[in-house]
Amino acid sequence: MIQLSFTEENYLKAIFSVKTEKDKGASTTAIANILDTKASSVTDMIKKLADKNLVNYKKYYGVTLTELGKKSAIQTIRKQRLWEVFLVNKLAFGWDEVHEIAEQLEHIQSIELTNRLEKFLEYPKFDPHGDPIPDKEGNMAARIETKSLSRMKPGEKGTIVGVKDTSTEFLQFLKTRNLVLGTHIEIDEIFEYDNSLTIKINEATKFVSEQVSKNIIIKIN
Amino acid sequence: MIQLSFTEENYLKAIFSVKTEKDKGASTTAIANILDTKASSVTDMIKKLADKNLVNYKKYYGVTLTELGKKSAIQTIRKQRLWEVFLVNKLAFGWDEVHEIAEQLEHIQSIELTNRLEKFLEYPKFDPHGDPIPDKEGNMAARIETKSLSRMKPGEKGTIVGVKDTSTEFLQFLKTRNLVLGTHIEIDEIFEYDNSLTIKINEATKFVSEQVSKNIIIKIN
DNA sequence: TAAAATATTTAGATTTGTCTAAATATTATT
DNA sequence: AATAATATTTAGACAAATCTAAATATTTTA
Repeated sequence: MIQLSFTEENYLKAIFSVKTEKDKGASTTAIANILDTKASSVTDMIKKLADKNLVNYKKYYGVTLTELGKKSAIQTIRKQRLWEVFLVNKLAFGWDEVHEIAEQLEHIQSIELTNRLEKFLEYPKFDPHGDPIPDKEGNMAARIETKSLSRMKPGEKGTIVGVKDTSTEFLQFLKTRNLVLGTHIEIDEIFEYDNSLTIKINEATKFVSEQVSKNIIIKIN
Repeated sequence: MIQLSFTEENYLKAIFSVKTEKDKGASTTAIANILDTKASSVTDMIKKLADKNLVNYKKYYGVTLTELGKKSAIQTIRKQRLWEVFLVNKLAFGWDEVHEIAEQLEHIQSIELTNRLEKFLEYPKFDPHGDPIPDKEGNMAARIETKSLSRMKPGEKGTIVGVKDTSTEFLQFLKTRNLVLGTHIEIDEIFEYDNSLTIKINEATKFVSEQVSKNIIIKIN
């Protein structure tokens, strides 16, 4: 594998994560938003990545990853998620606190380190946010059989395994409401008026707005 | 504490590690050698560090760390050594393999991370090379009572606890000769002609040249 | 489909950290 | 103490990654 800079790795990861309608490339603005930079800077960098055969770029029509670029992006994601597991399981950070630190750790260059870390953590399949961890070869386990909390029906039971919004604000909000990873829940009642709902956790009943329930991912039991 | 760049942190660490005769500043060439760069580049960077109050700089007469610069250097060293313990004790790397990786990990910015790592490792006092690990406040335990192997007398006993030359080549050489950290030894014979010596490890006798014995640190039993 | 709105790219500048080559200062030598 | 050898600094240039402002292309809207 080629040596990439910190910045190049971040660009590839960002392009990978931009969801586009099929066959459309990621737009420079979308990438700029993720990386908190300007579209003009993105254009510059994309040209460099195209020269290195990491992306396919057609002026004005967005950018897609080549096989090589995809491999690299997935390796970065693998490192990020393994470090998140380490931070939460071994150093007892909250799942809402690890993002920033993992974003730095994911750029440490040593495949050996990544593989040993994976072994030390006993080959975890999912990170603390419920996202799957790619293996050495880049194969990502299918995401756990899940639906968003907002799509469940009264009486259904499940476990919180992830979130869609990974902002610190949202994760911290969930923590204060005790809606943490691994919590077992049962849908109690749905209020059609605003799509809010109540859920049962152990014996307690909690109220959840639609905005929140849309962003919580549940594994069905 | 101020936000320093990767490079700035490395300069401070390098200046800290340059041993000078008392009251002399570190020379630009000495720093350039450590960082594998040119003296002219060092001059440039030193000016920036001086502007930020991290070093005292007098043209042509070398550079010393200010209190602030020293604090920062020690924090970097703390991180480096804690990560080395992690790599060796938890991920089962050899003590000769960890330098390069720790040099990257030491620049991860999060005091919380460092403190939790220290706790996870159960507050180690020394790293795998025998160097002391500074605590949160920067207090570095006195180095273990040691001498270099080359200064010992026949009959004296001790344990290998560190090295002076930390190059990968040297560390790997030691490993092939089974002179690893924690090995108990006893001085057998000294050959005055070239200052080489033989040592006993368990029942076996090993020959060691002066160049090697000078770079091995022994804790006296 | 032409005008307006939006998105993208280009041109030129900036910052960080580096380099080479030349100029200058310090230290060593005789 | 003058000269030679060595160390240090300056000047000017370069690469990476970014930015602003202007130019150009695409998409939307009427």
